[in-house]
Formats: sequence, C-alpha cells, structure tokens
Amino acid sequence: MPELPEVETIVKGLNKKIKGKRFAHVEVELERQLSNSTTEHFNSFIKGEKLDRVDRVGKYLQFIFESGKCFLTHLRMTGKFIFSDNIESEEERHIRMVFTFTDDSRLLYQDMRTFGTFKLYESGEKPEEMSRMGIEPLSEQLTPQNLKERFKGRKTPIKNALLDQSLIAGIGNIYACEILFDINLSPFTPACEVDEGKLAELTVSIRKILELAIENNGTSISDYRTVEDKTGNFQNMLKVYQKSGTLCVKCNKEQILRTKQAQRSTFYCPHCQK
DNA sequence: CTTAACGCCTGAAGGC
DNA sequence: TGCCTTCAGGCGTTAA
Repeated sequence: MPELPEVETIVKGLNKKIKGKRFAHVEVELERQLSNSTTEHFNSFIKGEKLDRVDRVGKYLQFIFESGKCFLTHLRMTGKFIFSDNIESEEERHIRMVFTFTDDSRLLYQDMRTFGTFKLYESGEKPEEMSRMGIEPLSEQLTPQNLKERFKGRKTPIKNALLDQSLIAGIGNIYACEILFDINLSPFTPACEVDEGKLAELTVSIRKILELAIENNGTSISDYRTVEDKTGNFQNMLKVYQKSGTLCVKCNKEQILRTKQAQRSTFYCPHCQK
C-alpha cells in the first residue's frame, strides 16, 4: 500500500505518538509475518525495551530502541499502524498484531492481505535490507550522474526502473506514473536511453512530487490512513494515476490511457509523454 | 549479471 | 442473487 510519502507520514505520526514509550508485550495473529523470529522470541525481544525513535528507510520502518536493538517492518500493500489509548473505540477488522506499552496504551497493526513483514535485529547488526537499498530520493544521493550510472545497461522500461528499490528506494506505482507524466517522458523508454537532460528533469521531479505528497500527508486511494486515522490529500492532486478515460490536463487533446508493465497498471498520456 | 512471471492473501467492483 | 474475472500504494523467489 504505502510508498515513500505515506511511510514518511506514518513514521512522523509514530514518533509523535509513541516515541519514548516502553514496550510491555505483543500479540501476534500470524507468526508467518515474523521473518526471522517466533511470537515468543518477539515478545522477549521487545519486553522492557524503550523506543528511541522510528526511522524510514526506503519503504521500510525501523523501530529503534535505546538499547541499540531494532526491528524493521514493511507494510507491503495493506499494512497500517493505528495508535490507541482508548480500547473502547477499537473495532477495526484485520488487526494482526497488538503492541502494548507499559502505560497501557497500544499500537495496533492492521493488515488485510497480510503481506507485511517484521524482522528483528540485535544491537550492532546491520539490516541487510538497508545495504540492498538504492538511492534515497530525498537525499543528496539523487543526482543525474548517479541515475545515469544506475540506469547504465538497463534496457527495462523507465517505469519499471523507477519501481526497482535497489536503484531508487521509495517510489511505487502511483508516484512512478505521476513523475513520468510530470516530465513528459514515455513510460516505455528503456532506462539506459533516457538522455541527460531528461535525467536532470527526473531528479527535480522525483524530489518535487515526493515532497509535495509528504506535505499533503500522502495519497489515500482506498484505505490508507495516517496513524491518527486521517486520510492523506495527495489523491486530489493526481494527474494520471487512475485517470484513464479522462482528458489529459496538459494537452486537452488525448485521453489518459492505461496499460500493464511488469504486472502493474501504468497510466500515461500518449500525446504528452514521448 | 539483468529481466520477467508467479505467488503470497483478502476483499471490492463489475460483467453476465 | 450468484458466479466469475479483474483489480489493488509490493516484493521475494525462481527460472530463463
């Protein structure tokens, strides 16, 4: 479900709500969502641990304890965190985990499709997910030169390259479509054939769109909510995603089309995106 | 090495 | 009403 702006929004919300709290225990419905531990181990791992902060790494959330231990979670398609200090109001479906803190407040993990994962790391261990991760798009790592290197020899369409987390970390299907439309670039262009001018535009657009989406608390297409259970607002600013059949807002000539690339829907304007 | 298809799940929506 | 297909902010595994 969430891409970088949604994860960023969730991380901010978590830091606001649960930073500094001490974990008491966790209830786990589906042990298979724990990548490298059992329910029992997860419990002994977090019991008494004080949360220093939550960080975002690509689309991962990293819960970091004062002790130096941490766990990494990926929300995949439908994972979300709901903070609750009022058990009376809890009537959500698909709650897969319940974290209880020593002050009796709780963090619920909801995940309809159950693709989300949790992975534990001892103090000093470096999560392998982080070393596999590509360029962090909101950092100074994102430069045209860097993209040129990463796309070198890649014949895969630029749309697919933008979704490859080992190249750039954090972009998903919505923002890939929006970014390519923003710079009038065809989603079918082989990544290695995007010229330097377009690569420069691409770096500017990636930053611009992700930052704008973060300012708007992300995109709520179906059921994404912030930790405070509010919708994002960026869905009101989408120009191509899920707009097939409507007239392109730029050229006012052609309708937005939808096709499939790597099993994912791509939305684009055949007139503007060459 | 890169690339593309499949599978993991649940539920909503649309066609007939 | 019901049945069937398609679709969904993702990615690890496998095979070519």
